Amino acid sequence: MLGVSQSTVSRAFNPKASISEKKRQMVLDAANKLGYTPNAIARSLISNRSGLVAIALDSESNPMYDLQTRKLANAIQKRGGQVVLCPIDKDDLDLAISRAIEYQVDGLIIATSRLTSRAIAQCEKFGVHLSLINRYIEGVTANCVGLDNLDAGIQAADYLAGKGFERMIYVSGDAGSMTSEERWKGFSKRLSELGLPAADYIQCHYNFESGLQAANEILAKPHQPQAIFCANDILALGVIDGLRQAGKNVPKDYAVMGVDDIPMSNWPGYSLTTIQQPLDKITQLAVDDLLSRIQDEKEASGDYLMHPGLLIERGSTQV
Amino acid sequence: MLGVSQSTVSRAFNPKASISEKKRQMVLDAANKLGYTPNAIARSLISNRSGLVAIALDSESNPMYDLQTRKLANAIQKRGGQVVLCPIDKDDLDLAISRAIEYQVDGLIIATSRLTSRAIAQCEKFGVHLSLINRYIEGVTANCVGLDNLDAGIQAADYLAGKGFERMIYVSGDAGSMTSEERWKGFSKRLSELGLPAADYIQCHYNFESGLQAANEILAKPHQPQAIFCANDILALGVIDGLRQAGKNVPKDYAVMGVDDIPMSNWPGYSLTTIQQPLDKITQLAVDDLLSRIQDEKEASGDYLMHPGLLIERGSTQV
DNA sequence: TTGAAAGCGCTAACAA
DNA sequence: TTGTTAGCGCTTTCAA
Repeated sequence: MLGVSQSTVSRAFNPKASISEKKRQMVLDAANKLGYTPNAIARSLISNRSGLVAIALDSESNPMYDLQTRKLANAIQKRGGQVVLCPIDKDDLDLAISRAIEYQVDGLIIATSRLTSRAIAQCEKFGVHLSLINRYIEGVTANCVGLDNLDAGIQAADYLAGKGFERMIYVSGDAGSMTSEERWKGFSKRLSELGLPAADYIQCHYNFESGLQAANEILAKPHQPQAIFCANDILALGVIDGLRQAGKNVPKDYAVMGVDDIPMSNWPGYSLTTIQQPLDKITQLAVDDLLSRIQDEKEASGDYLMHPGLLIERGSTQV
Repeated sequence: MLGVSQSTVSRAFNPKASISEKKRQMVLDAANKLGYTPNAIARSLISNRSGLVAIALDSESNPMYDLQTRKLANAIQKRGGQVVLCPIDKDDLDLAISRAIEYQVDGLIIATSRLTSRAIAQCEKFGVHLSLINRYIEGVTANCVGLDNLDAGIQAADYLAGKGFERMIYVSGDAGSMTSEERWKGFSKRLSELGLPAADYIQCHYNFESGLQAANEILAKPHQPQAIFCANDILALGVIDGLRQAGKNVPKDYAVMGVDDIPMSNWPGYSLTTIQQPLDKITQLAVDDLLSRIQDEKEASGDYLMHPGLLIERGSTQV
């Protein structure tokens, strides 16, 4: 004790409290010497704001989500928040969310998981602000930000058509995935506008192994496509490896492209043409919006901010 | 209010409190109906234990660490803990740790980052239990668990020698990395025991691009190796792609193997022979040990538990 | 600008 | 088995 009250110490650590600069320095110096750190937990108890932001995480690993989670965590930390991980378990979808609520998280970012509507309702009830990335949930008060998926499909169609391909096939992501459906919608619509034959459609999943299987399905088709548009990159890489296992050559026999631009797409072994997600912009926007909503206790506006992707041409579509 | 005291409610939520089963059910039912959840933040204020476990995370993405983080998060959550992410920023190595300390994290798992010793000292001072994975830090009170790296090097040497290779080269990880040095030590020692010529050594980094470069270095060597042992998989995949870019064939021209067994190593395009880390066992052990130390307020014993890896033979070493 | 005092939601020691 | 009470470390009125 150096003769100041508890309140003075508190004020010294609060940048916008009214305190003399002299006292503040005195307290801060002493704190440094004694190794004192304010207790964020006690603070959130009184201020009714924890500073905690949860990120929902699928149990299955996926390069794109791992990248996204990292970027989100960095952005949140840089803005003064603290990240809590919510690993969504197959067996108990709600557990992680209710745990997070017990810890009074201020916000929840959902980029990946299929959560139950019960869990989402819980969040709304407890005033947890929601931020959705690349997905939309009916009847939920949340802001969304993501890739313009319809546009991505259109870009792919334009690009492949421009390359002179006519017979095309779309390899979808998980059934019911909005991202996959929008990409398909844009792709097929644009092809028909261009007067090209309708693309074939393969129902698939967002992972490498499904891509391998899709390759076999493609090889069994009576009408062989010239170009393959995959709902995302990891799937496209699987398709490429599947085709190569059967002795085919990409791009000579088939042009293949994806969406995302994960690091592996740029590996020379694949050199995958893809539509790059503006990941930095998306995560930045999502975090900015979420944290400012938390700060100002503002309701979500329900906006869906969409950003166009950038087509990156690589070897997988160039003979 | 249904006529019980605050303490009774508290006891209803504490499994080992003395309370009649009837009252507990009554409270739990009412809580369910009203949507009441105990406030974990308030609890940790009094109990002096937050239930929070931090995971230090490098800013650079890496399949192995992403996998590990996911597994750790799941294990921690399953054991009743809550995971906080500590993204270690290049510019401010200590920020994330001091933030975590403000949030009174009970433990910190370091699997990846080069933290400053100041940050580690802070942890010890504030009673944050430490758990190291695949690394050892001089003079730090922590328990470590990881792969037996020396043994991994020995296994690689035995395996490649058994395949009849004589001229070998080792592609290292980051300079100063203990994992890489131990693997090299085991590898080179075993080769000399087997009476084989000493392996060449290339100083490298733990990422794909460095692998690409290493391939060029190898190609420029006057004495061409027959087999290449890489400090980890991501590096090995880079080496393979680098060699193939130069028109070489793996495994015909060069046998390549790595350590880790990341998902990409099993992709048909690479089919990389590798020494698999017992990731499930390692994460399970680390979490069990850490959480039980937190629970019993036990000091770390300083143990380093090592687990042997399992050699997975794939195409990259079989002509 | 400062200090005193109340109280955030909970747990634990004590008494009944 | 229950209720009463004190207090965890902080912020925030309210007075001075």
